[in-house]
Amino acid sequence: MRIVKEAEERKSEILDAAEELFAAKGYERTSTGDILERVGIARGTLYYHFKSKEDILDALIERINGTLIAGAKKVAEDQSIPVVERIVRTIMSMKVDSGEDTIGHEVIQQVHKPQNALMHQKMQQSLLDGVVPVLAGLVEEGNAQGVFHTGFPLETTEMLVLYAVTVFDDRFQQTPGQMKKRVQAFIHHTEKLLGAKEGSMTAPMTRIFQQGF
Amino acid sequence: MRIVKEAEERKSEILDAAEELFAAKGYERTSTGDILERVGIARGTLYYHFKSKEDILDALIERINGTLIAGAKKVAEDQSIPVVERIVRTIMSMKVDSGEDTIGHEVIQQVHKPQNALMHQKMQQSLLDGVVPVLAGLVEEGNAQGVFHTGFPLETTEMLVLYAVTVFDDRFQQTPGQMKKRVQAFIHHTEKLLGAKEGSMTAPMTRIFQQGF
DNA sequence: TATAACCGACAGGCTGTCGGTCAGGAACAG
DNA sequence: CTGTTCCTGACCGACAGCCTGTCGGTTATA
Repeated sequence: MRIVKEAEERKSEILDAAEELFAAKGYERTSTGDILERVGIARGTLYYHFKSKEDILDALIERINGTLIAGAKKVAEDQSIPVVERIVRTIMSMKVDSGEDTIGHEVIQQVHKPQNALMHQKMQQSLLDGVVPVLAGLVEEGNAQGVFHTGFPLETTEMLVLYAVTVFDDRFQQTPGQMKKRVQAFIHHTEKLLGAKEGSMTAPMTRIFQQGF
Repeated sequence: MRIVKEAEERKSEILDAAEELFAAKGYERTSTGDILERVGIARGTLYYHFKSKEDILDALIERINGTLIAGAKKVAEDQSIPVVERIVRTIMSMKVDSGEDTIGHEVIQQVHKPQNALMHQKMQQSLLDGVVPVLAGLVEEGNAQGVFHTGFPLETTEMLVLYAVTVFDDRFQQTPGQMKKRVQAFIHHTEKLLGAKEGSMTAPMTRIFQQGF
């Protein structure tokens, strides 16, 4: 039997199914057939709404990251909170790895696995594009307040975020010892690059890492 | 007609073909059929020597990066040259992007293109694993000589190399203005993180970037 | 003559296309 | 207000065409 729905609703259903499947099996191992079956639609319908499998991935990433970044922005702009604390909260708001009912939780878990290179790459790029400007804005505020002293707020943030998302990543397998040293080094480097007082970032950043990066 | 060769020779032929094809069309768009045709062998032969398409990719990356890293190591260990200069030369020795007849030249060009997520990921990881320890060794030498002052040679190097290979990458499209600012920031950050004298890295690093990263 | 290297047909899976179908609202007549 | 017609956005599923990896059988050569 044939069920007709509004385009946006169907699209959303398809994305829901894709999200679950990509989360469970990864992007490459999920076939469009799997998605069809789960949504309960025919091949043609899928390709009526999306032009390719990769198009589904793009839409899904946008849906997930859009929500994520929007939340981060909201946290970041609450000027009643001190800058450093706001940076911590902004980053925490995106800590999808640990929270349970966070948006896209399973997908981002899956992203770390060896397969899914494409998914990983796209999510990382999109996240970087979204997050770096927000955090860089906070760094500039810190500059203005005299908490930080960096001539390159954007580039500094870029460097720190890139390092963090790459190295503190499940794929980067490392012993707890290496991990601890990297965290230590990272905090030290953050202070150096931001021009923050030595030791001033230890406590806040430790909070971030405790929740598991 | 049937031509029999030694396993190593055939393997090498297959890798040659794969290298050319991956360079021209990328990994994902190259089919095993393309490789068969170019080498002039049958399907079964290919799978006699390699267990999967991805296995070919892995072998190819190892062949390319192995040569690259070996060369870099050689440059790095020539103790008659000052440390900073040796760092420059080591990096230059791997500047595959600009040289013409360098090993794996086209492949690495191709790697930057939007497709080929898997290839990009694997090459980057393998390069990082190979290069970082070598450069970190040089940083330690610099530390010992009092040119640098960093408590985390490995982690610092890791951060700098990771940033460089990611941001100064064709895929990261940016205007010449942004690029220039990023280079400027990068040099400044390098000095800060390595604990080098301010301005001391400008000239050497400019040489590196001039040859086009 | 043993076996390493080779062959090619074939199974099974996948993505994307395309001509055709159908539901349900708009428009219009009665 | 009700019945009818028509239009079109949403939907269907068979199918073409590609792909990877397997396997039983074949041949060169040491």
